[in-house]
Amino acid sequence: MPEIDRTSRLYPYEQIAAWITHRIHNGDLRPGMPIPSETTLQQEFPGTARTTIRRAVRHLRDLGLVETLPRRGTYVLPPQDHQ
Amino acid sequence: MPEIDRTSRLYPYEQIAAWITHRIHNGDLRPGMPIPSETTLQQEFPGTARTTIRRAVRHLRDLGLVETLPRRGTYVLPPQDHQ
DNA sequence: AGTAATTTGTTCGTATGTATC
DNA sequence: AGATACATACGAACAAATTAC
Repeated sequence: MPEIDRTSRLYPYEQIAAWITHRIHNGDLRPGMPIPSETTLQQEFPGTARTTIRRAVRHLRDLGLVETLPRRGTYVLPPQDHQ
Repeated sequence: MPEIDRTSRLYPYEQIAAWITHRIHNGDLRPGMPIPSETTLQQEFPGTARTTIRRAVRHLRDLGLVETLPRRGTYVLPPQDHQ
């Protein structure tokens, strides 16, 4: 449900990251596939700034869920068994 | 007159809140418009801390005069007829 | 080959949230 | 009450590489 809950204690970037994570675990976004572009995500979450979208993607990157190829896109990584 | 009266029995935050309230009732600040930012207010009332400004704004919020959109700004609400 | 569209990179300015001293 | 620091958020502008046609 792409809609930011402004009353949540979760930051918008956290909500966006959670949404993408959900789609990955869902199988909607599979390893090797690109996630939606920043512009697209911004449209999916009206009222958000691109800087916030980028913050969310950075978070996913930090979690090791995705990989960003400069100026090409951000792609879903294979599941990592982190012991 | 943005100048804190240190001899007044009114707390600085009350004086600041009163000043903003005055500007709202004045029509200087109208519904839907953002009130001056915390930084601006801090400059308008030299010698005050941001925490004090925030306390004043919180007071206005409690009174139902303004609404704060987290990390976006504080806006004047339409007049409320409180019976 | 060449141009336009797309996508990420970078930076600036302004605003509030939270914490510490 | 004041001072300082850092984080998140929105908006905007521009740069650079890639892709599409």
